[in-house]
Amino acid sequence: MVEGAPTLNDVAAAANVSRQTVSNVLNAPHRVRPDTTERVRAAIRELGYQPHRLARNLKTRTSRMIGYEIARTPPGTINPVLDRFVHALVEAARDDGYHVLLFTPDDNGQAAAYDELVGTHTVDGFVLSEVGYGDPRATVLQDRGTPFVTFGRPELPIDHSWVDVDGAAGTATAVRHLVQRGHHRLAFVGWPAGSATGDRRAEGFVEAVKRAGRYYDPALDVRVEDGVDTGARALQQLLETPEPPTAVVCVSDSIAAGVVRAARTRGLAVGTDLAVTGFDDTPVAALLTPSLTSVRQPLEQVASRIVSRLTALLATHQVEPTGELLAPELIVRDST
Amino acid sequence: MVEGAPTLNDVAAAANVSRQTVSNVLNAPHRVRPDTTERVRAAIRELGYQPHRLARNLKTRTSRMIGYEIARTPPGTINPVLDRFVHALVEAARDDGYHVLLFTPDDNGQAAAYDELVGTHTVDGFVLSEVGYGDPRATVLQDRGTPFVTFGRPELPIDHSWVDVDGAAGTATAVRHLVQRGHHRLAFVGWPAGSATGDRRAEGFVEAVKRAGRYYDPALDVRVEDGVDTGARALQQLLETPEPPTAVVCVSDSIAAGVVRAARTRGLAVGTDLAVTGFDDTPVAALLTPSLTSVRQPLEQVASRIVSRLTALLATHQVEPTGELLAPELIVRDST
DNA sequence: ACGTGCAATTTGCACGTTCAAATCACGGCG
DNA sequence: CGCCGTGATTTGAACGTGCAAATTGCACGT
Repeated sequence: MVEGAPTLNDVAAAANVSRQTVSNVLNAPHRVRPDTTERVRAAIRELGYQPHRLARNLKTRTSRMIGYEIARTPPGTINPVLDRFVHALVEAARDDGYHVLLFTPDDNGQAAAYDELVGTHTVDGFVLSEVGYGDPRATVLQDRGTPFVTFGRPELPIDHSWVDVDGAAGTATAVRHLVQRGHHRLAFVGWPAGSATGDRRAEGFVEAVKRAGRYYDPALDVRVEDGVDTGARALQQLLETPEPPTAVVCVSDSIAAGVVRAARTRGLAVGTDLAVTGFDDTPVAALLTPSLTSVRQPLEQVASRIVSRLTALLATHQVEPTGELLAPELIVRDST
Repeated sequence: MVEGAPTLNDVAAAANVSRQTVSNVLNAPHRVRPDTTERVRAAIRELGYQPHRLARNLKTRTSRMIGYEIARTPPGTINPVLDRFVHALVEAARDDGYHVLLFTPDDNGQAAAYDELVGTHTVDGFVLSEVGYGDPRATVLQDRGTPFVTFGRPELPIDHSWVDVDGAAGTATAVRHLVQRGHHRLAFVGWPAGSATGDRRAEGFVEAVKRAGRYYDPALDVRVEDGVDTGARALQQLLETPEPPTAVVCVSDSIAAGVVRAARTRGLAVGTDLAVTGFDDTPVAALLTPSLTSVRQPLEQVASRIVSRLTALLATHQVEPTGELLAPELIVRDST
């Protein structure tokens, strides 16, 4: 009996073969004769052998880890993706033989954290989420030649691999849904111009309204910072217009929650007097009263696509600098 | 110029010392003369050297990684800790020189995932959260001799290191707050008996009501599964009692959201006619109308304490099988 | 009988680091 | 003057694995 965990050598001795044969059974089974394979497998089972990940990775010069920066959610807002996306990411990574390593920037700055992780060979690549226009992280990683895939399209010219959800299609679906329900005057409450995600969602709204043959009234297009209170104030502003809207498409669930609150304060019945849609289908959407119709991003699919892109990138080191756009889905609830 | 990342040998050559001296500069500076230290440091800066984590870990037989299982949040409920706790965990771990590795159980079962991670030396230990009575994970890890610390006390006799938040104190604080506001008939909506967390929160309620000199009426103590709809039904039930309550303490924010919804459906003004408190201070609490008074767990502190316990455990391999209890805080909002 | 070719298996070495032990430099002291 | 001790530094080996090259076994054709 040996001390500690069994090693390749222990298995080799038990199966009466050489160390390398055991290695081949695990990594290149076609090179080994079936009967020896079986003998080795038995020894592995017998001893409960598990390969030493660090030793393997040291030799192959990969860590089979993917880094993901977990951002601090500002109080008063909801991180729309953290829970579902991270979970999906971990699952997708596992299926491809990778693990997910979480990190937060330390005092040395954000770029330093990325540099260190890849410099120490702690991770092979990164997944970036919530990438905005000209995200500094993307440019830094690009310069360093570090493999990464983003959730979100940062800017043109697009020169790296990305996966994104078609935000414009999301708001457009909401608009079509509301038009179908008979609404004529549709309002939009979005974020201030300048955020990639927000701008695209706004764009989708405007386009869809025009395409549906409804009049796009700039007075019904309000932009505020994310949050419940700002959403509430936005609705007040909308209701003061000469011809108030009967439906409000919101860029986020937080803002939608504010709109709903303000509507009820004014005595409007949300769902009948005023229709409201949110975005991201966060856990709150189902908890609000009335429950909130919201655009749901296919985060599981996003994660899965991102991981396959990243693993392909890591395997070939050949960047295919393209992206793909996935369609979101409207979850209809009581608020419309 | 050498190909690839600089190694210890490259630095040694540049500084005109041996490989081991460079290693000592990094790991045992007291052994090296100040002037050589400086020379080596300069070389390190010059070359941009970063130690190869895998090589180091292979030799020291540690991975400096902590495993954390990320659970799937059932739809319709909110994971109260995921966002804040995970973030806090990552930060606390980083400060102690550890990284956090996320994982989910695969098809081979939950225990297999833990076994594999530790068997392959991928992680040094685990942090378990949301541990219930006789949590199978805890017993398995205990048997295997794997270092771990739990968020939550699993059962008596307590034979491992744990950190928990005093749930009873949380509900008790809520009760005192409501009593102080002049309420006499307090109700509780909890989870069905059998969950460690739920039972303790219930206990805190009962104790505090009695201690405040109020009558504890079992008819006002309702137990339902977590969720908005179940919460709503619970309030209906409470309002049908001969003497309905004027305040409801809820075991979770989801249930509180349901109670609030049902109250408003009945035409009760939450905050004046009926006071409601939630638990966990999830993001929803602030978004609900009215905003929800809720018990907030000091997750940052919990994470920090857990990590110091785990790192101590990893360093000494000497278990001090005790735990510590942290006090939650009541965040008062409009619902009371 | 003897090389030839091919598949199966083994041996040597390296990945980059740390630990343990050995060596070196140098000043104090009998 | 030579010996010893101490602090600083170097050397050799090892952690467990995978790659590349070397070796063995074996059927086959001449």
